[in-house]
Amino acid sequence: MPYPKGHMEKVRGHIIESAAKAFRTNGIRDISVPAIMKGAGLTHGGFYSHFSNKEQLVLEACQYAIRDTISLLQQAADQEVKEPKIHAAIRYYLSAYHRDQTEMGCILPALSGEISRMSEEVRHVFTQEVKQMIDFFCGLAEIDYSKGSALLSLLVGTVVLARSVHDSELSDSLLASGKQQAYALLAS
Amino acid sequence: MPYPKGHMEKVRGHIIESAAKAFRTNGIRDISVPAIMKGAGLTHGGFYSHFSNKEQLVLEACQYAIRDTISLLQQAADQEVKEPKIHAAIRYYLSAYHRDQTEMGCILPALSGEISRMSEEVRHVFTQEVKQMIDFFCGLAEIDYSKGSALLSLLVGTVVLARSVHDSELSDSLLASGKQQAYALLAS
DNA sequence: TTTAAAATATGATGAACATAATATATTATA
DNA sequence: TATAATATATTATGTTCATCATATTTTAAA
Repeated sequence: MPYPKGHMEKVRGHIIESAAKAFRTNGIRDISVPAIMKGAGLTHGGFYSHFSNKEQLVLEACQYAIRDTISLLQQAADQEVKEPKIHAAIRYYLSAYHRDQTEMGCILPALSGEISRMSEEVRHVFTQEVKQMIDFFCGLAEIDYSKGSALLSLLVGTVVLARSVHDSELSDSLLASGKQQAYALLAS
Repeated sequence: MPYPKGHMEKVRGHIIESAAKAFRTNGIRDISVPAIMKGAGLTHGGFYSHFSNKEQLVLEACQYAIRDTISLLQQAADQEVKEPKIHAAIRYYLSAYHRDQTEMGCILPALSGEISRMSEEVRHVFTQEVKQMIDFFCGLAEIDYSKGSALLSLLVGTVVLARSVHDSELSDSLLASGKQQAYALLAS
């Protein structure tokens, strides 16, 4: 039958990738379905044969992006040989690179604010993702849930503020202070 | 002449108050100028005799809201008699009340994400406000700038995450863990 | 090479919005 | 009380958007 089988799955994946980038770069409300489809090399009309609405795309894009982030953090950790692996993950999360490459970064600093105001369903999925991140840090650092949560809060807050200020010196110093305190948290 | 003098100033203030609430509750993009004007008891047409555009209102509303937040934190600190004053400020910032009453709360957790994507001018004003907050915490806790920044990052990140999850137990525990680590940061 | 299922593109609809232009209402003073 | 300056309300404009209905293209198999 028509079109190579699995074709639509592939295109669906491209739409999700395009959306995951676009949402992180522009926020959810500030990027249109047509723009996301264009980013996937398509026109907007076909969108609703892939997704029931924009909200469903938000759900899937968030899930995709979190998996990606955790995998990047794991990779950073795996490459570390001298220091504790958690230090490498923290260094990555609080790097100028991660601050500046919002489109490929963690969704928590990028989208939490907007997610707070979305439907229960979206917030439920998002909750699972926050838990995954806490679990990841707890496992990597061998710390309890309470410390893992506080570490995540510190990392997210640091990136949120570092991205929002228009003063590169202050922004860099926020990252540096965050890192120092994250290390201190682990040592305590 | 017409209208009591100072009348327009008063109305202007009402618009700013309405906007400061509405932006924190709904985000900037998700609240319309007509809705803000309605919140001030006016219709939308007159808006542009008070402000040049929506962005200017954002600027003024943010400045208003930050002043308000710092004053509330100062009040909380002033009322503390037993523990260090900074503890009272942290308790307030990480209270369930502050998490739940977004409309009257600090703009940093509520608007940082969106501000990151706004004009240089808005981000410049926002930067000053971040600095004010850091200075406030440094002064109150008698800590250096680096610790003050990390404390602010921790507080902001904690509230951001606590607001975004749809799981009251997790949300409460995020606040509790954040508080514990904030205290630890001060003691270190 | 034809065909029909599957996928994508085109075009339409109705709502919401920021902003601007114009009209009306308000009130301190003369 | 009439007036003119000043505030506010009403209406209009052009744009963008989510979503939907319909048309067209693609290609595996007959």
